[in-house]
Amino acid sequence: MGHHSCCSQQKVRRGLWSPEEDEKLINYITTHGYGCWSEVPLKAGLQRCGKSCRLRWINYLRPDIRRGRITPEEEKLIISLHAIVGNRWAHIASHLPGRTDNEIKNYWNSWIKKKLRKPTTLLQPAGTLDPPPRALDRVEPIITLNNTNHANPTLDQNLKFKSVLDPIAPSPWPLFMLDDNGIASTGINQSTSNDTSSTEMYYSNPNRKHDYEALQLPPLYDTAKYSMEYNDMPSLVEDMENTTAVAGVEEQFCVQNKEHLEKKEPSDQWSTSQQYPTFFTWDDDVGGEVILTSPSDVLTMVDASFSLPWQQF
DNA sequence: AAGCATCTCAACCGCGCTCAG
DNA sequence: CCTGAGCGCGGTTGAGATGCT
Repeated sequence: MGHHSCCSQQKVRRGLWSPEEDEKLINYITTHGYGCWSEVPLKAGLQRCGKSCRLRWINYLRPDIRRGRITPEEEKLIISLHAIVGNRWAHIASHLPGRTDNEIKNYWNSWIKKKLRKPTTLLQPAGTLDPPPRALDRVEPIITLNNTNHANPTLDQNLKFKSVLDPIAPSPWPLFMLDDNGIASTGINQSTSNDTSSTEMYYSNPNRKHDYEALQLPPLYDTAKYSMEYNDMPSLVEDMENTTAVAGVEEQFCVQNKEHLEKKEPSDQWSTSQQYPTFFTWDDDVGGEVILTSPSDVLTMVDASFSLPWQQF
């Protein structure tokens, strides 16, 4: 028992919930609903704070909770979604009916620990049986693309960007550009402070900044750029549809964006899909050009990274 | 069997957002 | 505008379970 910072209740129980408490909470919620969590403890006769009641209900007592182990299909979806949105557990959970953000977070934290103990886990193009060796603890090669020739991007070893390889994403997982608006609005976007070119750098997943920092790897990758006009959209759509489909998410995204693209809608129409993977982004610096990083470009960069000398970053 | 290490998972903490006053 | 309450979220904790030697 003790005071609790978040509520006015004088006596507040903490720790594990007893069956009696569970019963009280279930009885109250099933008959009254939960309009205001701060009122629930008092009305349900519980010496808990409202937040504790909410957590217990959402994570354990609510009737549509899905019990049991995470299935391989669910795991696949979690991994895919995490590669896209990072540690946004609630968002990931919203794609897995009956699973809670807490459960997925716990699952991931166990999962990633295992993965990080196996440093040879690699990014691997779909269908590749023998991925090139790639340890997490070695220095990444520095690669980038010369973006002066958009139609035919070439590797430029003099520039300072590092590999696009994602140190955490499981294979086969291509790296994605994220919608410019979404990243910028969260303030996580990083552009190079001393970079005079129009190239911007992104976290392949901005929400996983901490993961990259923990691994002491740069969270950046370059954009392979070439511009497309609106009348090139059908080929862009085709390109997107030919990409590696991952757990249905990408397919969903493609369908969603195909409509926008076919209508030739401007970028603000696309920002609704900012949490989904995209191979293109909207670059204000070049006057609203569509910038495309195609899957083949990404793979080219990945391949090239292994043929380059290792350099200290 | 015992003791230690590691893992799992429910629960807590605190930050940040929203909204009403 | 400012402020504070309420809520949702992600990070973290720690007790109990499980695995290992």
